[in-house]
Amino acid sequence: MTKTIIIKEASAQLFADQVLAWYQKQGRKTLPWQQNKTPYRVWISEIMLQQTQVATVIPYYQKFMESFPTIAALAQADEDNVLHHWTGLGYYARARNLHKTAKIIHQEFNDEFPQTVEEVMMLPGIGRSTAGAILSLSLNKHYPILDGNVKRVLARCYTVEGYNGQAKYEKQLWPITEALTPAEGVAQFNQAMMDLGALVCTRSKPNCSECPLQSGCLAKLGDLQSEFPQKKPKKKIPEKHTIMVIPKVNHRLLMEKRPPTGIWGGLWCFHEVADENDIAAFLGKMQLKEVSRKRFEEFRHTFSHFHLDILPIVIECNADKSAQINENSKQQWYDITQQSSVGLAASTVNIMSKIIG
DNA sequence: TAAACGTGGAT
DNA sequence: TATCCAAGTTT
Repeated sequence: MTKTIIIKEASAQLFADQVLAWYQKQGRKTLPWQQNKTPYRVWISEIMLQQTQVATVIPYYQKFMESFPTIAALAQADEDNVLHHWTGLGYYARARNLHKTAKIIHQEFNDEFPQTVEEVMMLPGIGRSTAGAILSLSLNKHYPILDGNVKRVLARCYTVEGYNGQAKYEKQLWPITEALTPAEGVAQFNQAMMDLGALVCTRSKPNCSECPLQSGCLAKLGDLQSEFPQKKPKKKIPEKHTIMVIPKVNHRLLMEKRPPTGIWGGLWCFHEVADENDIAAFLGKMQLKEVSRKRFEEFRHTFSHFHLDILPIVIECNADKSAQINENSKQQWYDITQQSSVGLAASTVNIMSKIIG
């Protein structure tokens, strides 16, 4: 049953005061993207942090900022190099959109990050919550956020029904975060709400005794913490199979750049066939002469929405013939002894380590 | 509106 | 080992 929550100004002020006081004492203030805060630095962190845990992001963030310290540097980088910095992080559309957005800001905004939520939301890869986070955290602009942490805190405080990803769930939560976000101290308030969700109001076993909102939290008052947010109905994900063909000459592997959309978009991967009998035709097209082949053990790579059972087959090829292969923008030899500067999926890195053994 | 889009940590 | 799901956005 969807209900509309009405929040009076006085209770919103109390809520904000409690959260801000807690932030003084317990909030996070030393994360890499909290130092020298600029819209650019916060933007990169917010994109990396989408559906990704803080501990995972930190090393990626450090290296990314070292390589691309400014919007202009990112705008002028090669897409392959941007994706290289995303290797293993997942959701690669984030990196492609990051690059597109840097180019837009470089060309249309003279390297200056736009400062209204409407303009920022028009940029690829930035939705309402990320736009609000960038502008509030870096410039103290008065915009609310609604990320997974904030959703969980609010869903419990106001026993909001629904689950993550459900439209009606967010539709109820946006007005709540709007009403609660104070005009004064927005940056600290928004950071505090994320910290509360991450450190106190955790999805399992929330530490309510440490929570500044415990006296007014409807879930706590009704001992319903485990009932909110509600569980997403589970469905089982399909299983798919693929064979990855890996022509090899000495220390070089033949790879293909994947199309810009779909799984692993823009990354370099091995050629896929559905049937082992299709390998010969592929080698013929590539003008490669097979010397021997080695089948590796099939392994499972699991995505959020399907399992992929991968059978890697390495084809040792004749060195003389392979030297004649035309490399192009879609197919390149990859030297496993050299440091790469292209994007690779985690499973591709995994296969390479098997081959190098 | 719900599915696509990755990966690894937590339980 | 299996399942859930995390600083979401796009289609």
